[in-house]
Order: sequence, then C-alpha cells, then structure tokens
Amino acid sequence: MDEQTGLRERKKQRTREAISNAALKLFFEHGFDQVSISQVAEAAEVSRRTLFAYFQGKDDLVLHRIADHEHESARVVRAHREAPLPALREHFLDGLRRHDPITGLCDLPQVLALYRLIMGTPTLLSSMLRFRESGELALAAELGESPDLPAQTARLAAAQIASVQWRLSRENHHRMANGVSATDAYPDAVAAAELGFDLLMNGLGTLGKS
Amino acid sequence: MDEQTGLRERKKQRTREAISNAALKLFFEHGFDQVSISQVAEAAEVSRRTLFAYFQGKDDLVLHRIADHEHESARVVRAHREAPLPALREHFLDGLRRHDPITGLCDLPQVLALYRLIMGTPTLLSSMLRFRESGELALAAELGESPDLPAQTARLAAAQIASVQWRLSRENHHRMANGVSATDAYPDAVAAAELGFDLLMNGLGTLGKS
DNA sequence: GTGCAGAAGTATACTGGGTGCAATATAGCC
DNA sequence: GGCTATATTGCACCCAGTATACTTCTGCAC
Repeated sequence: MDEQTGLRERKKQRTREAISNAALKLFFEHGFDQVSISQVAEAAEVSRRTLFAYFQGKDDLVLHRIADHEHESARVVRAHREAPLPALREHFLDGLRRHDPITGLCDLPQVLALYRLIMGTPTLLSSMLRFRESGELALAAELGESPDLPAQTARLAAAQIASVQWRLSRENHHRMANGVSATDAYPDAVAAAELGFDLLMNGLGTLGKS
Repeated sequence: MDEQTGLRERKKQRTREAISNAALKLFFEHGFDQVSISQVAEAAEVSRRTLFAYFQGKDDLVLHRIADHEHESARVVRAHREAPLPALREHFLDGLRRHDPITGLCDLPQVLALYRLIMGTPTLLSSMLRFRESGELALAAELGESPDLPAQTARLAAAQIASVQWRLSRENHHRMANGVSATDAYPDAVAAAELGFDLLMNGLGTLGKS
C-alpha cells in the first residue's frame, strides 16, 4: 500500500500492530473474556483511550484480521457474471488447494488459534455471523445485477450460497481443530465442497434419494 | 402448564410479565439503546438486581418472546421423517395462511413493533442470528436421523433450508414494515415461499436459466 | 535550528451492563 | 407463632465504551 507517508504513519502502523499482537497473545493465553481492555492496553504500552482510537471495540481486536474477506464472494461473481455458481465453486476449490484460511482448511498455528478463539467465544461468533450476513447481502446485490435473474431469486440464492460456504468452512475448521493436518483433510474437504455445491446446483431433491 | 404451584409462582409470573411489559413499552417508545436497565426496573417497580434474576440480559427482555420457535423446523422434520422438505414447505405455507409471526407475515401492531425493534437494533439482530444458528443445528441433527441421509449432507441441507426460511421471513417482515397489510402481501409471500422451496428442491441450476 | 499548527496520546471521570454477596422480607409448612 | 426456603434488595464491584480537557509529539515553514 502507501508506505511513503513518513514517520508519523509508520509509527501509527507499528502502534496498531503492537496493540493487535498484545491482544491476541493475551487472548490466546487466557481466553477472550478473561482479558480486559486495560490489560491489553498495558501490555501494548498504550493508554486505554488510545487503544479505542485504533480499534472500534474489543471484538475488533480479533476480527480486523479477517474482516477483509467479507465481500469476497461478491467480487468473484462480479468477475464471472456469466456463470456465477461454477465460478464460486472453482474459487472455493482453489481456496482449498491453497489452504486459504477463509476456507477453514488451514493449519498454520496462528490461523488455527485465531479460529479456535473466534469459534469458542460467543460474542466473537456473533460478530462473525454479522459479517456473514453482510457478505450475503453483497452477494445478493451482485447476483441481482444479472438482468435475467429476478432480485427475489438473487436474494434467495445468495442466502443458500452463503450458508453452504459458511458450513463448509466450519466443517473444515472443525477438522483442523481435531488435529487433522490440512493436507490430510484435503480430500474430505474437496468432497464436502463438491457435495455442497452440487446440492446448491441440483437441489436437495426429495432429500435422501440423491 | 402448571398453574397449581400456589401464590408464590403466580406472583413470580406476574412480576416477570410486569418487567417484560415495562421493558417493551419503553423500548418501543424510545428505542432499545436509549433505555437503560435501571429505567426498566424502575418502571416495573422492581430492583435492578431482581430484573437480572428474571432475565439473563438486556437482549433477553425482548427475545424471550420469540425464543420458543427456535427449534420449530426440527420438530416438523421429526414429525415427517419420510419427506422432510415438502413437510417444511407445507408448514411454512401454512404459517403464511395463519399469518404466523414466525413467517414475518403478521401485521398485528405488537408483533410488528417487536420485529421492527429487533431488526433495527444491531445487538438484537445478532442474538437472532445466534438463534438461527442454533435452530439450524437442531434441524441438521434431526435430518441426520434418517439412515439414508449422510450426516454431511444433512448439515449442508439444514444450512440451506435455514437460510431460505430466514430470508423469506425477513422479506415478509420487510413488506409489513413498509405498511403493506398481511392480507395484501399474502400472494407475494406465497409466491416467494414457493420460489424459495423450489430453489431448495431443484437447485439453482446455472443461475439464470430457470 | 526555531516555532507553530495540528495530529496523536493521555488522565480522569462518567454512563451503562452485568455479577457477587450479605442482609432482609415473605410464602409455605408445622 | 415459629421455622425454612426462596425472593428481593442494596451495595460494592468489574468491565466496555465515551466525553472532555490537557499534554506531547510530528511535520513543516521560516
């Protein structure tokens, strides 16, 4: 990005990272609810008030690290207007191949710890669900751009797609949390993803015959 | 339920309702975030501490009124193991016919105000999303009871179903919030529901050709 | 270098949600 | 009436988050 803005900006960036790192370290060690904002501020050698200048709230200390991917599906659809669903499928499968954290199939210790923290902390999970909702909205808007797709259908489709992606990610994370390596879990993850997108594409049928 | 437990229980019930009513009245008038717990307690003529003996948190003051329906889909599936999806479809359509609040198609002033309050208050919406998550889990478990349905498929199907039901409810509520009467909105609501369940059953296809 | 404007950081004090605890009141029972 | 279990209460406390007013520092002009 822009590195050229001088000492001031660089210092801000370092402060921001110092706070974030201190926060995650403490959260990983003691749990999100067991660590107070004041403790984080102290560990980062910053005043409590300054911490709030960098992060909107306690949740943000954790979630800013993954908030960017919120509208990823919408972006993928924008880039592949002709066949959105296959594009999303390929994108997800590619994510699995790359062990992209967003797919849940990533066993890097930091990533794993981060997801474990989020999934195990109700208030963080709630925030994640809000992100998901927002991503679904963006996806619906993007799908609705197709002139041959009624807005109603676009919204319902977006809801289904978002729910499947979320489910797949959670199952992958679950595999990781159980100690399976990303490489070992890969085949199952691919199978699950193919099943999920197949259900999306071809429907649940009579539920049991397929 | 059990009414026979004497004065004590009856009094508790009355207190609980007094608190709930006072809370909703104030929330409707001034907004959720503009009313403090202390104000609710005062209006209900109860100590702040007692209020927390009856309700787990501020959210609960609003959400206890709809928390019961959390596992409704799971119950419907349990009662119709042969054909879960058509059963859920019929159940939803029946809900629309009865203007059941859970479908969002209900213009009773109190219900409408309640939903408006929830949808317009981020923290309440978050809690709703948690409920939805929990309902999805129950539905997945129930679907997984069918021996011919792999657990993986059950979970993915539950995710899709829950997401569509949620979407349909929100769209209906949106119609109500725009001042359309439940009766007037009924045809659109039915069409949307049929579309939603059709997408679930037959899939999104290539997204645009159906 | 000096000095200044404006941004960044801080101390302090406040509001509001939520909990622990110990004291008091009250329903149900003998 | 007296006893016990439970409801209720007041009080003190912790934490998240905000407002305000004060101090410190960076970047820039001279």
